[in-house]
Amino acid sequence: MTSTAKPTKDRIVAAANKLFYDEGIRGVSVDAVAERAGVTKRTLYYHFKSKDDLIAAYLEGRDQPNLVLFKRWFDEAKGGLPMKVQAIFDNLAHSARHPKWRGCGFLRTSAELANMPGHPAMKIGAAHKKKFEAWLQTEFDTAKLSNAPLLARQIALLLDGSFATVLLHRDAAYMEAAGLAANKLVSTAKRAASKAPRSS
Amino acid sequence: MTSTAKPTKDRIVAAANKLFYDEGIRGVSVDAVAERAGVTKRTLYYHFKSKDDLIAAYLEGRDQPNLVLFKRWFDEAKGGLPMKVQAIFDNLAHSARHPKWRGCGFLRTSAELANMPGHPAMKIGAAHKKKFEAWLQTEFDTAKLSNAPLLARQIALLLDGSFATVLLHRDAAYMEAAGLAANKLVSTAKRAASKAPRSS
DNA sequence: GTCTATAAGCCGATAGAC
DNA sequence: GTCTATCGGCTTATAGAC
Repeated sequence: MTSTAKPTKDRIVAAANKLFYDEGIRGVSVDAVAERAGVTKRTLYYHFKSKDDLIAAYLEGRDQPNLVLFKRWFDEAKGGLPMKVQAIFDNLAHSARHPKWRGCGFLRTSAELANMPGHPAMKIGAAHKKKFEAWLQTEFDTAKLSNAPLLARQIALLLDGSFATVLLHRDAAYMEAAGLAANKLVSTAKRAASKAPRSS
Repeated sequence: MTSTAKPTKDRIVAAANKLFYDEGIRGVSVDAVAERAGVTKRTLYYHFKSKDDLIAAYLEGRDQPNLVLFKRWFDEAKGGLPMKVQAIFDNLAHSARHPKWRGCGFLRTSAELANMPGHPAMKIGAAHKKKFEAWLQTEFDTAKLSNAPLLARQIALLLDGSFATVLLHRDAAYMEAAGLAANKLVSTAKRAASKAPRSS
């Protein structure tokens, strides 16, 4: 309980992450995950009570790494707020040009499981996207922009549109077009009225 | 050859459309499609050489109806160009609130088949989205907006982001937020310089 | 063109030994 | 906690009759 981590379970999740992301949830059998993890199916089912449980663990494992990456791209970008937002899209475009890129694991899973709205994986995916939106909102609030919640939502929509569109067309240029739109929306956002305005 | 249409093949495509859209490609067996169409599997394989062939026919059947619907929403909307573009999103939000709505069949199929970039269905999906983008571009050209190709692309990104995001959150309000962003992008687009300017 | 029947294999999940 | 072995069912696709 209090001691070292369990490598077996982690190895199973790592194998699931690789295969589910590469080939899709329903395109990968539990046998394949077990084989790649170097365990038997019986061992896999000792750690996870069902494939659905494994799918949830797969997405759970992608939550923080993805968010951290977006924040890092934002933080390390030069320029003002619009350029920092745009930098997320430009960095993502770079990633998307890698041949093994397969879009957003959360969105693809939600597309596959669209007929199961209550699936645990759907909740994890929705929570992940909400965290991203909430983080953007705090950045916009800090910059004293009015309508920060709406603006954060619109940037998130552009980002998810990029994921979906680039996956279909296999053309990362769409991501840069989305980045320009995001830059423009942030640039033209008004500053919030201060609490004690000096003049009307 | 020259006479009446074949109802059997159409019935199979209609059954595939219903089931693939509702439950996803890989979640539906060829047996299920045949049963719903009221034919045996052997008959289905007479008309389609493989399941992949049937998937392609499914998307082919959704191409024109979807485009016609978007154009109709645009044409029938009141107000200027920004409002007409926004109307597409608002009408889509209304559709998305129907319990049987499952997002965009093209995007969901591309998410499922992300590991098969050369699949016929991917090409049909990409062509469909290109047609939408091209249509928007002609509308923006007609309105003498500069940068019509980029603007059309950004509106398309917002639309596909809406599809993906609303499917995940099951909250159609995201579509209206995207519509507002689209309205703003179109509203603030500059008019193109005329070919023979009177003055510099 | 549509039928009955079935091939050949993969699916998620489990039983029981150690 | 990990193994071997397997269940019962479902998968795409095909053979051959009519």
